[in-house]
Amino acid sequence: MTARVPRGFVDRDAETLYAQEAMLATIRRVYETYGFEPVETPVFEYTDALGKFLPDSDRPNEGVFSIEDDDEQWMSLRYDLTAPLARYVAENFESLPKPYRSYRAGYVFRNEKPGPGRFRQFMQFDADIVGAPNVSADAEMAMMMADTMEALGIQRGQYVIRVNNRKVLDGVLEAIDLGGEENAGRRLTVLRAIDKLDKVGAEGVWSLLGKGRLDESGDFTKGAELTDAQIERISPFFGRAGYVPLEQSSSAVRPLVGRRIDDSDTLWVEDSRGSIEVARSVVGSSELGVAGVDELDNIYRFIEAAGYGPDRIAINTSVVRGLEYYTGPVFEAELLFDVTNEKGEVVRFGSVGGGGRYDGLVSRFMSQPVPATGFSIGVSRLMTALKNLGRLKTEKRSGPVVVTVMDRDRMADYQAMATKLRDALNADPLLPPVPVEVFQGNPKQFGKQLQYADRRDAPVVVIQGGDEKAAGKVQVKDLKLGKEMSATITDNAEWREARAGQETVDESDLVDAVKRILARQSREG
RNA sequence: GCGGUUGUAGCUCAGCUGGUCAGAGCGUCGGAUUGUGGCUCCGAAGGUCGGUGGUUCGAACCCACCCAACCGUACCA
Repeated sequence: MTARVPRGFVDRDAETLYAQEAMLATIRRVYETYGFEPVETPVFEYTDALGKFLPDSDRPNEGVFSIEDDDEQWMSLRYDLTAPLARYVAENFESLPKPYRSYRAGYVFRNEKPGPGRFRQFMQFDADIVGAPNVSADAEMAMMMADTMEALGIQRGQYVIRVNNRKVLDGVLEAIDLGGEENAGRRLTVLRAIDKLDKVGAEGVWSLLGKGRLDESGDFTKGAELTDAQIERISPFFGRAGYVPLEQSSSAVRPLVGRRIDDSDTLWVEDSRGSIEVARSVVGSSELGVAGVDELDNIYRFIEAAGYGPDRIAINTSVVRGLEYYTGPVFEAELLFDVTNEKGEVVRFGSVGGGGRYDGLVSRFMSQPVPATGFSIGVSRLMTALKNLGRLKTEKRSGPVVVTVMDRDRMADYQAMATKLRDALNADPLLPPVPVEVFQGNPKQFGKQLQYADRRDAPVVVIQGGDEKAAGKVQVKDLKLGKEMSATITDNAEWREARAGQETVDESDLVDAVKRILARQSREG
């Protein structure tokens, strides 16, 4: 039997967890400055609460992990944090303040094929406002998302929050005779095609909207079968309509970073105003579309007034989002930098979070309409990106002070020393912990104990054998200093003789001696 | 689901036209060193060559099927 982690799942080591903890704290801090409070819901929900958003309710295991309870009810692991929040709000509607601002972080699960940077268990960090019908709430979400990116160390220009509106898309689709329930499937195909813009380019999207597309591997993807005229009508959504060449940018005062969006060498920047104008002309007389454009216009005014320019938040009509339940504004956080990973491959991270307005989700459980908007950050994915960007705050943790064991029958003494050190070194609960431990392996070979301490990156070891005990002394050994000294010693006998970094002190001076060494090391960094 | 690539020791990999081809480095463990880390040196353990059939005097190598992983693509609420 081989030990192996299930496909699509990962083990996370100490370093990763420390880094994740730091990230979560940073995000939490931003959310709380906006007035959001935490809430936690379980990882399981009744499958019907995740409900009609399953692709096929006859196959409850498709896409989600599901089990049948002994009362024959199906339960599923949540696949996002939005549907569970909707259930929670509906269940506690009377007692919650409205609008209800809440945030929560947690693992979500998807039963699908894993890929590079894609797992079947991953963490999301969501924030939502329930009971706020106006798009000013959506604008606030976008601004908070931008703030979060920067709090995490992603500089302006390295990310953008793109905002669109489902009503605009739906309005245009209505205008080209794709409205109504009977065309829901085709509308979804169209949305997904546009969603692939960054992957397949404008040409590819055109193919996907028409007959279909043959990719490099020879696989054929069936298209939406739109006529050329229909495609022509919606083409502004996946062209360069949302962009303006860098040199023509009106916001020259801002440090905008231009990007290539097609085969030419032209660098383009986000153009919110242009996007809105194009959207207005494309939706024509569609009532829904016009309403959507007006909403985008309002959002634009809010973010501009608050000082969030197109280098942070941009209106861009190519943002779609795959989720079906969005009813209004949708947003997406995209990282704009390429990075080279451990394998030397250039990786484009793209989207690290997204969200939007889902006015129908809570009201599924209620007799009254409940507007809601929110967004989600893909923590695991973002962490990988930050790591490659070199922005991951890896908190340096001290290794343990190791009390070594010379005489097996004096374990009690060693434990007492460790306790004394532990208490003395950790008196201030606000400082990071200084671990102290007694060596718990086989103490027979003393060399192994030091080797262990070395591998744990121990700053100091404490040594007290029979000789020291008789004299009322104890040895403290600075491993870091010893390591530096080892560089100039090549002979092992000499190295052992040198007792590098070691000093003998009175038993009563033990705590102070260890403190001195730790202080010296932290000074020298 | 579709297409491609790859499966040899814990890890990374070498292994020629099918004929000493069961190998290296790293890691692990032991020793040189029973009270001192690093360096160095010596030694050991560890593999049904992904699996099952087949071709052959002979298969890690050729063929078929299966399995798995990886890459791309599709799906991704």
